[in-house]
Amino acid sequence: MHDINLIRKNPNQFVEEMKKRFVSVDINEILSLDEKKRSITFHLQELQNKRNNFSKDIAKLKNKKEQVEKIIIQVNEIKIDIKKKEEQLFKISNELNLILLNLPNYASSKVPVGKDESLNELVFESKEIEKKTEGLAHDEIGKNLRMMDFESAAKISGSRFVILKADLARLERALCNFMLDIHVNENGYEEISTPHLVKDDALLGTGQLPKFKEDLFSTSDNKWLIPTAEVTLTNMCRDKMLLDKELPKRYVALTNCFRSEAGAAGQDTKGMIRLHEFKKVELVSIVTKESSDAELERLTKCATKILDLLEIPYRVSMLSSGDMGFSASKTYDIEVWLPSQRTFREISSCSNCTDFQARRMNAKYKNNNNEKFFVHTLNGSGIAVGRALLSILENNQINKNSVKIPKVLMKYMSGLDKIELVDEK
RNA sequence: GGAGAGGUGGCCGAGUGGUUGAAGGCGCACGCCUGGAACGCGUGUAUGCGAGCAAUCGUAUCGAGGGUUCGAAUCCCUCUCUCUCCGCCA
Repeated sequence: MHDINLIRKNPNQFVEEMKKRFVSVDINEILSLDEKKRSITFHLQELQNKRNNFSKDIAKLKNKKEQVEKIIIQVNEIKIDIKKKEEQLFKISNELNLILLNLPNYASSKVPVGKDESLNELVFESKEIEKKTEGLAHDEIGKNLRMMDFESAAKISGSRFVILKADLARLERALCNFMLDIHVNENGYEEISTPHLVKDDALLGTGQLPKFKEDLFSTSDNKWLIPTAEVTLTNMCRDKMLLDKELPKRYVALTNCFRSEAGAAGQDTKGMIRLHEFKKVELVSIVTKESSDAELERLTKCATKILDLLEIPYRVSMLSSGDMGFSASKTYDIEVWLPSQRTFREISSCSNCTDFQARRMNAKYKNNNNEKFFVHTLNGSGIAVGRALLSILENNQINKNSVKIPKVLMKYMSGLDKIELVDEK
């Protein structure tokens, strides 16, 4: 949500900023709605002031036992006007809000301006681990191991679901525990267990609503399934006044995430890259406005540390202004190497949302001088569990029927060092 | 699901129709006191919006939305959340 005062002060700059996000705005409509809104507000307040003064007069006159009927007739006329103005104000405010709620955050000045991923900027690529250029796809490996069952999942739940079995199910659990342990013990995050169903307001706060409701699943009683724990974690500070010394707040949660993938028909239909439901470990930081730049670097390092420890090749790139998510001002994507596709695929996205979500959520902090500011919010996957699992399968394949378990996960797998096909029956 | 009780400022908590935006307390900030601190004393301390260069003024906000009234934190209705008891249940 943008500050209308800033837009009014410098409308041309606002248009330029939105252009960087490849969004066109009818600035004249915004300014005219704002103008109308303020004018109506002014007149409404004048009328309210009159009414209040009359009411006070009535109280005084009644104390003196004097007649009040004439004044009451006057006030009743004012009340009709007030009602009219209130209705106008309500309508105009809604119109303006709807426009503002649908405009994305400003891109940071450090972000390359570009329409899509072609202008993303590579900022880091890991070199220690060799990138294999051949190998089976993860779903082939999973099927060979007889531990990944898309057919049953499709029968039970439909397309874009998976069932993991035996050591693969266990590997998923190991990854979850490993990541949570690192973030809690080494990276200073507080572990949170959150609901998976949320109300409209929560999604409005983080920016998924009102614009992206087709990407979400909803329930029969007007709730939504979270597409990421960012929603619940960030909304924990909604409508709060925090003290600057309480910040930063750093939260980590493991949740299932639910996405309709409405715009992705036909993409990644094979395997477990793009599912309707997947597990993800999410990192969220609530910080002061001065520290959000540094926090994004920190948060991204917390995420890449997981890949370093798992010994999976990856790269980090800064997204261009057109490729970033709605609420983000600056985003680093982390991508892992997939030998079967001979390409990097996204496994984490770390974003600084500056005060964009905080304005929507009314999340503030104050300092010793009693000055109030909106908090800055950041989020990033630390990391997507399903995609981590499939990248282990592809990068650690020993032969068509066995996969090496990363050293750091062995203690979470009772010391097991590989997963292999066991011939039963 | 049934019965009852509640939701007031950063927090706790008074307040059932007219200078109540809201007593009191805690917390916090500043000052005095002190060698320094604690204690004590004093002062200040909600947010949004609008007008104004500003001091300031106006307006709205006591869970949310409607209603009654000249006037609502206070009365009525709906919704929502919390708590207690009962039922059900992982």
